[in-house]
Amino acid sequence: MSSAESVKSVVTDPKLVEERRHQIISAATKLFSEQGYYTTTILQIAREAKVSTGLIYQYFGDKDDILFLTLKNVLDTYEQEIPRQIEGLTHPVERLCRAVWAYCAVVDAQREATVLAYRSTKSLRADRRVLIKDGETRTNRMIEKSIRACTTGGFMRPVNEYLLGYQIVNFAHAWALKHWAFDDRFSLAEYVEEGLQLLVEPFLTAKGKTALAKIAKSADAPQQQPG
Amino acid sequence: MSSAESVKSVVTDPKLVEERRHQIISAATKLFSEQGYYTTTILQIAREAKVSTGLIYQYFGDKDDILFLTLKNVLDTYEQEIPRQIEGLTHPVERLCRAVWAYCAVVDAQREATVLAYRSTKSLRADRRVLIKDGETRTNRMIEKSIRACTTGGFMRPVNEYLLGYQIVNFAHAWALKHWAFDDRFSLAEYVEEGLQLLVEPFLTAKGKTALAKIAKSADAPQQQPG
Amino acid sequence: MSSAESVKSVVTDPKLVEERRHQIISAATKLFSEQGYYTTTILQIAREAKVSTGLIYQYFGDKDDILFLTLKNVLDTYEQEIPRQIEGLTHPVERLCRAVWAYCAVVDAQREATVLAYRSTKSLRADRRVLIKDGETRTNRMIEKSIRACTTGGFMRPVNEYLLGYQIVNFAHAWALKHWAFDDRFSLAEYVEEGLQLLVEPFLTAKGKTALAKIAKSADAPQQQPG
Amino acid sequence: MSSAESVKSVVTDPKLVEERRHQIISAATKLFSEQGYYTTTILQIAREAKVSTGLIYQYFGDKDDILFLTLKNVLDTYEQEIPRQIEGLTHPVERLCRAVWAYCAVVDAQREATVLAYRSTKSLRADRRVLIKDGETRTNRMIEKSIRACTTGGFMRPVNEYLLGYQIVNFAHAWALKHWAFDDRFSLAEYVEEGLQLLVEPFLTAKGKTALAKIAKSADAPQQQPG
DNA sequence: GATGAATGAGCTTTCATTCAT
DNA sequence: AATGAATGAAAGCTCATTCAT
Repeated sequence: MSSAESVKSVVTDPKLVEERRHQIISAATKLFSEQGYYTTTILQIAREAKVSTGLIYQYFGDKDDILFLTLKNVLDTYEQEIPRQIEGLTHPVERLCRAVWAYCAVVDAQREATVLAYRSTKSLRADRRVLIKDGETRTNRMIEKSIRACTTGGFMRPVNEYLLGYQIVNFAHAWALKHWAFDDRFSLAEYVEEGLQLLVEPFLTAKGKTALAKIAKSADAPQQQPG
Repeated sequence: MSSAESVKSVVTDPKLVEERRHQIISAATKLFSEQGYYTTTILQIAREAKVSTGLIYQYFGDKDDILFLTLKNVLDTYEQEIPRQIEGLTHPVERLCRAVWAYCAVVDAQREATVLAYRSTKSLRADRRVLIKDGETRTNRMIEKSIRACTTGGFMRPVNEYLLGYQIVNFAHAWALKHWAFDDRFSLAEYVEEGLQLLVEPFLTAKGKTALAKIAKSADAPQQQPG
Repeated sequence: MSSAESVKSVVTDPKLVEERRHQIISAATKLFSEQGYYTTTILQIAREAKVSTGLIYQYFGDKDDILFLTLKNVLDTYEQEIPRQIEGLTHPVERLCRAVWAYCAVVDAQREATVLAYRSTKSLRADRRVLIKDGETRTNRMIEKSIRACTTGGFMRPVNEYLLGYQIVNFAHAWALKHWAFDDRFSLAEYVEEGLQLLVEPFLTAKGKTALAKIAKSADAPQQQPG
Repeated sequence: MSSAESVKSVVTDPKLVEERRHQIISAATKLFSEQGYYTTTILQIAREAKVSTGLIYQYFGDKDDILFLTLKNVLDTYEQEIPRQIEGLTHPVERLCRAVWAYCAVVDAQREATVLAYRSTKSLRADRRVLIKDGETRTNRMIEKSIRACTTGGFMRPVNEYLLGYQIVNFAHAWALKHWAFDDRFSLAEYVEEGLQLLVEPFLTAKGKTALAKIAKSADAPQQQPG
């Protein structure tokens, strides 16, 4: 989103740059996810995106740039989708639960890409790595804030919000990272449900539990994100 | 250990094979951890291990073999060290807490290698990947069993042992994976302590809590593993 | 000039062809001189000339064409400027000295381009190379003729006019080629003066020396060419 | 010779390095001379040297390294061969004439390579270019010193030794650079003879001329260098 | 058993040239 | 006439692997 400009393009028309980059990044995301960064060649990306190799270098400076924007794209989805899902909700407990739901759903929607982010962030140039980590940190802060709203509101007993936030994030990521183990044990809905039992419910106060019960009755699953 | 034989060596003397492989894997672990699998060359490994490139091919079939035994080595350490640390302990709660401790300590001792395992398991040939995942599964079972011992013993209320086990494992791994974020917030001891607060304590029954209190008073940190 | 037609243009209007080619060749001369032929890209030339890459191919068939007209342009300057400078002068010794002056001055005015001609003539297609060498030969004949006029007039003792001509030309070229060595030893005027001492004066007869002395008294430096 | 060590080699055995580099540089000299630096590919050099492309990179860091050692080799021949030819001679005039002879003979023996040096020195990295120019400067000093010995000994009238030295060097180089023009007019011997008439004889004193006459009677041409 | 020189397939990247607009 | 996005052949270089010593 913001730092896509750090990648130089020979082509100037922003509309075209947007379109072509999207096309190339889609191909790259698929191939990087399947085969990894180093085993994917530029030629493969070009073929998958149905363009020439030369064209790729009109929109990206080098292979590192492609990885960067690919990962950026994944993380940006987190950063946009989760707020979008809790937007409009007012009750802190509902917001937290929905955030967990949203996070897991986004991970589910781009499971392979999430694994890619874990595997390949270190392959980035150091300065880029920092930008990716910043994105991750911001998403974490979001979850952390949702937790704090619960404790502040008296719906949750005092906890280490920072660390609980991380545990929730890890829980969501695990849906992608350990999918080989989870796939035949849980549906996504079951997974989230069980997760809330482990990571939210135990910390709720009586007041919090009442709230939770009420929420559970009304709306269940959140909207799936389109992409 | 067990499946080291799946890697063919032209040298027959088992003693020598053991020794040379150890030498080479140490070098590989260091370099793979620092730079990643694909960016590390056989020549670099040879230099680091102070042997010739040719020698490496006397003890490993190809580069994939080196990665495999490197990762195997990391996971074997988990599988050996954690049981070693809870060996002799009898109380289920103590065994669980100590297992968490042990896991985090082992991760701490080979932080870079743990990150490596996350990054590079997918770079392995499919058949090898399965073996690595088996190792992980066994370690998970161990934690799971420790939890079940607590619930069975009435020290813990019923929980999804499988998933809580995974959360604990993820928590330990996170010490390596998110060390860039945790390093200036927690010491290892604080991290483990907070982790127990989030992942064990909330599920303890009154009886379990009493047990925990007693344990805390006596021994604190477990033995560090040597290497 | 004459053989510019050997370069095909898709644009027909001769006025426009002349103008555009001039624009492009100016840019090419600068870049080729600075960086060499092969390291200069069409895109760089286009940017420097403030046109598109496509436009270049409307006025030149290929990159070789650009180099050809660039070099042709440099040599044409020699062929035009030197006659212009001795035009109107009648005394053979004066004409010769002024020709030396003129040659060195032209080289000085396009020092980088002269070096380019030395470096890059061989990069031309064989048929073009011949045309360039023809231009050089004609310029040499000019100097040679000036010398012969001196010997015929009894101002110079018999010499190998052909070879002395070449020495004079080389002397002029050296001002460009060895500028890194000469720059902090001679001004252009000093260089020419010393050159005349080595390459003209020794061959003058008594009559020739008298003439030279007279010339030296009157006009000193010749007119600088404009460009 | 001296600065060959500035080129890094993966292979350590100095004997082998010497041999292989010789083999590769011979091939490169031929191809660079014929086709120029940029149009010669590593694959062509490898084929010509009957080695693999990979091997070349065991003995040279990059293509620039090959050019550097190729040019260095040419200039080193100048620096070694000329002193070798005047070694043992005592009379200043004889030494100078023989030096001119030697220079022209060396140029003749590696005519194409001399042209290459003119064309391609600028293609070198800046730091390397300096080293090449240093070599040229040293050779020039040698000629200059030979001239000075003549003036000091009263065999030559005072001249600008520096510039005359350069003229002599240019004269020798011209045998390569303008060979297309000279080839059907002069043999090497005639060329040198005429050169001495233009660049040495005119500056000799009466005493110098006597000396020259005596020399001319005895030995004529110098020994050809073997290579 | 150990060495390290040699190989060559395969990668990323560049850039002259074309052509639809 | 002019543009500049698109092409793809070709280049330099790397590195896993082999094998003669």
